[in-house]
Amino acid sequence: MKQSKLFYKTMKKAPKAAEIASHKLLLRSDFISQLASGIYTFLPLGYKVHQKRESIIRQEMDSIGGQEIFMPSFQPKELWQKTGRWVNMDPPLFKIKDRHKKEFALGSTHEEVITDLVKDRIQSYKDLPLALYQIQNKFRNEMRFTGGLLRAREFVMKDLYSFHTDNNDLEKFFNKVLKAYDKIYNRCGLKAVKSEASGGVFTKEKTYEFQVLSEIGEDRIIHCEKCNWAMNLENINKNKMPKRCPECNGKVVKKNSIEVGHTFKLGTKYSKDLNLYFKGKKGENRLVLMGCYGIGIGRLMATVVEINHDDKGIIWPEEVAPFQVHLIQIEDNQKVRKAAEKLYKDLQNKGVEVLYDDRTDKSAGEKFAEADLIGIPIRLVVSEKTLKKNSLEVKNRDKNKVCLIKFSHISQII
RNA sequence: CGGGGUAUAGUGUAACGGUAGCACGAGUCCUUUGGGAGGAUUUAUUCUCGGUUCGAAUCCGAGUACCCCGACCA
Repeated sequence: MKQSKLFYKTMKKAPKAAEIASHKLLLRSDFISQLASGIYTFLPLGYKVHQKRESIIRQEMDSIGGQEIFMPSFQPKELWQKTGRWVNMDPPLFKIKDRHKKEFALGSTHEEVITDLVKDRIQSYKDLPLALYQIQNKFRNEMRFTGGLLRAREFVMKDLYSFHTDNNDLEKFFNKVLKAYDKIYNRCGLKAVKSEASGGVFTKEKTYEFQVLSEIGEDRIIHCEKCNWAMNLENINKNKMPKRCPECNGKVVKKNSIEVGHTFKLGTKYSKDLNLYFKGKKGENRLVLMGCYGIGIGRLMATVVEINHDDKGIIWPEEVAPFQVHLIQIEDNQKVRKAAEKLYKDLQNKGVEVLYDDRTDKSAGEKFAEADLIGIPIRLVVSEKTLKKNSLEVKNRDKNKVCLIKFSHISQII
């Protein structure tokens, strides 16, 4: 992508409405744009990052046997009444009416819809286990929206649902999901801790949240620094606050954290309410056991920025950067332009994602400042200076060191 | 939903009740090109509606939007 053509406009100062670092930086670098409180557009840079994240999540979901589907956001009231959540989940359920005054929920989550969907298709134990997921917009009618992408009204979420014959099988798959989630967060450049939590309006069973430690987090957990055990503070009644880790007896500390994922063993709650049965080996009717597993992708993006930035801008982890390489051309003359263009094409031919700053009306300082703000992991500079040594300059966004390398050696670092 | 705050150009900000200004951005031209460079020039329905006043960005009232705290919250 040539930067002269890229649809974006950076800002030196963030709009005063933004308070936390991730919100400020994502606005300044023009990855996102706010339409209303809790509602955002993803611009080309932001959407590229979003798609990278989606792709990581798809890969990991597919690798544990998930099949992708796409369910509607409009969901009939009757379905929600069957599980009691038309009332229990308000807030954060959005409720709307069509012109015939028929009421709908705007999907906050999809247990109702998916249970209804699989009911006709899961008939015997031979149809199980089953895992379906989707990546889709969710709507939350919460009291308040804060922190930019951290808590939005409309946001994209990956939700996975699993169906099982028995608890054993559910447990087995549940653990697979936990491992897949670990991989997802690692690939996004985050250290997420698994934290025991309560299921809220979803289930009474113990659930696991994935929490990323951060000062600006709205959640409070106690965390063992030795073995990484953690538990959400809302789960603990005050008198029983543990002083030592129940797993390894290490010291525990209270921390703020951002919830970047949640996994639930739903058991038979929804299969019971919505009559999801299967025939066992002896022909008997049995309730399907379910699990559900969510990751908010917008929040994930904000969290990555929250954890990976400095005073100059974002520092994208490799796998979720909008581009792999930022190629910058300084000084507009034939020689420099030709060399940079050639390098740009060579890299593209090798399958490298390059943002090429080909602009001729911007000073070097402005280009560098913008590159730091956007935060692409590898920066390459071609200028008169480097060409004299038949070289180009390489710098990693997260390091201060710059080094010159010969054009012929470029493949060694990419 | 309770409490608090803010609203002036794309962004950030000034202006006692008396000419809407500055910086950055953006446009045009020139000069520049290794850390948001310099010069010239252009760039506004002061959130909306109503009130007070000779005169309102400024005071008053209502509304709206946004932000923060609380409650809420996969």
